[in-house]
Amino acid sequence: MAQISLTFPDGNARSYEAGITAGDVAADISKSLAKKAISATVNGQHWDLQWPIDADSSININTMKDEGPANELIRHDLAHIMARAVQELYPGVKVTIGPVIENGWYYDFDRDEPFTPEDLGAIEKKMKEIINLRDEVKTEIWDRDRAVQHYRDNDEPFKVELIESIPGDEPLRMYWHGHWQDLCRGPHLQHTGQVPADAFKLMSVAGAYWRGDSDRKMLQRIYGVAFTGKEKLKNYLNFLEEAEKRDHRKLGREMSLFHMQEEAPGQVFWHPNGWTIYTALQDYMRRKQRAGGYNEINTPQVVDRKLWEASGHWDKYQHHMFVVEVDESRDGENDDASAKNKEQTRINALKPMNCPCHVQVFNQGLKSYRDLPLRLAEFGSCARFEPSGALHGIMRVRGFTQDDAHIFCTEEQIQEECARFIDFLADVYRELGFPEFEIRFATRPEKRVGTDESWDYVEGALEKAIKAVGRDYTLEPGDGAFYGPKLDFYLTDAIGRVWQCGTFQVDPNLPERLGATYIAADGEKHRPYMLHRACLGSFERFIGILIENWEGKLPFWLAPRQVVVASIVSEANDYVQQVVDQLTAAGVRAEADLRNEKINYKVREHSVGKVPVILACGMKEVEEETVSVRRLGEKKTSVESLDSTIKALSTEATPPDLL
RNA sequence: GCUGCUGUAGCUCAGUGGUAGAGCGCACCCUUGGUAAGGGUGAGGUCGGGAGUUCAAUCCUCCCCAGCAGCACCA
Repeated sequence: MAQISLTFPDGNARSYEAGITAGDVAADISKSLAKKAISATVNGQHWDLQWPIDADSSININTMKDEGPANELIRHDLAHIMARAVQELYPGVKVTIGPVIENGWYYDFDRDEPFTPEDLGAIEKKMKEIINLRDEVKTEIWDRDRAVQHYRDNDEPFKVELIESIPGDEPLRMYWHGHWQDLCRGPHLQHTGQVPADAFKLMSVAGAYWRGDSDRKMLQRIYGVAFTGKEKLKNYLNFLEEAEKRDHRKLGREMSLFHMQEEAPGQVFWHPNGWTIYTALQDYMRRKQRAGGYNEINTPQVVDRKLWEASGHWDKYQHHMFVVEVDESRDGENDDASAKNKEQTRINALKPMNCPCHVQVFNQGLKSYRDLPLRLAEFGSCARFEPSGALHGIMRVRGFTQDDAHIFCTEEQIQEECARFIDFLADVYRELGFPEFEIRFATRPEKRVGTDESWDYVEGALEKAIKAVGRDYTLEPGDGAFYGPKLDFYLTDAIGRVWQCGTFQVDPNLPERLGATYIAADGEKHRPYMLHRACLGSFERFIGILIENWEGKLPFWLAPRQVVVASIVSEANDYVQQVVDQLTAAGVRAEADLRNEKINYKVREHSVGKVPVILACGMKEVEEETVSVRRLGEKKTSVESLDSTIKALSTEATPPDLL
């Protein structure tokens, strides 16, 4: 006799001993027991109420209150409903796939004319109509031939290809939303009316390659977002607005941090304000690295192709390098381009990375095991010819500077160096305002060099290192570099977005290729390991993240403009200047605002400019040797003595590592 | 790189087949005002670049460049 245990939405559980056979469906149970049922979780799997259930199953009935399953179903059903709406509105459009993604779904269509924003409105309207029809959702299992024939008959070539790529004799499940049919694993809701009609929105249309392959046809992808209720949709749209407010490109312009122009795409023109952030951050990193046992170096920008060939980068990445051809016969004197001599043309590339140069530094002078671990750090300016479509503000650029370092060490030192680095990075992230970060551990990929024993050892060392510093990690099997495993570090910003910044990679390959050796205790030459590591990643990107995280309101020590001292009446101008001078002498970035404007105007302007502290001075302050202090975001002002204010601001201007 | 969209004053944007406008900002003048925009006057644009159609192009067509969204990429 079959046994079925059933858990209701209210948490009550009951055990059934019934004549359940494989073929009875959960829907029958759910209809009588919970009208609001949307799906079931059967033996841990998300289950359509129409699917048959085996005996001896444990079933949880889901309702709209179960966010996980509810979102999945709503989004997936909306994908089908949207595809149906599109095909009803625009006959002849071919369907492909439409998966659920974070916050919503998308569906890729093949249609010659592009979808316009007006089309999206029409589609959305049609979708609401379909929802209101409360059309039944049905499902059946078809065999492969029938399915292929069906899609051939209906001229849906993408579906045919999809089926042909499904391995073996896996049964093919078909779904109908009303008359409209799609191949789909499911599960789905029971009728279209179960989808909340007021909690979804079509967001955008964009190109996307069929099967994610840039050699294949470009399709049109329509994105939608959907939630279990109107409020949640609103929250999400608010989140998007919030993100837009923080856009570093917008704030960069408004705060005059930097600009970019078409003569130098993907490269940053830093303005005084932005460069102040940059240098403050770089000074900070320099001190941290010095304290962390790194030796700072600097290596050339323009390097002969031979080195890139030796490192292996030329072969793989030459199309992403800025190549510089120099006719050496000119010798700097003859500018006649026609004199260019092929024989004497030297091909160089702007360095896209620092590693090979660092090995050159290591290779100078015979190294002893006593020199190891040797930590070479460089604020390395790199140039990569990124595809035009990849560029994004200062987050993804063609010219950037890494906080790069390479640690040359023995196999036995890897674990210790790894642990040291994680501590180093945790310290830096915390001081920069990112206490939360996540470690992802990427292990050996299928295509790799090196023996299994060596991979075992190195992966083991990294794992032990993470545990030694008492941290968790998530495993990303197969995602390591071909030469070694790596750790990637992801920080979470103020609105919950996750950014990959730090990395730690173990590399036995490059020392091999570039002939790095040291003399070990046994008197023989040995190959060192090379550990690539970066903490911020690049200054450009990291500053972009800082700007967005703080919405431009950077911590005082990083703020490009820290204090504006504003006169209320012009008789106070001399005093204002004196205050500015004293603040400057105390290491605070202070400026005077002596303009013939009202204090209201000055306060507004500097608040909009995100200056953290405004000191206002009128005759009262002059007479009493005080300042009126106003902090960004606070309406209240307080009158403080000049001396104590200068002392306090001086402390506040001190970077966290120097406190 | 691919698909789509966009490019007009420093910024945000309006506009027209007959060579352009607003607000903010900027300059100057008046105003010395106590914590988020006081008033007036003025300057400022090869309408992204090139070619074509046209009597005439900022507007229409084509090519290029750059930006935006997504895809692909990210040593």
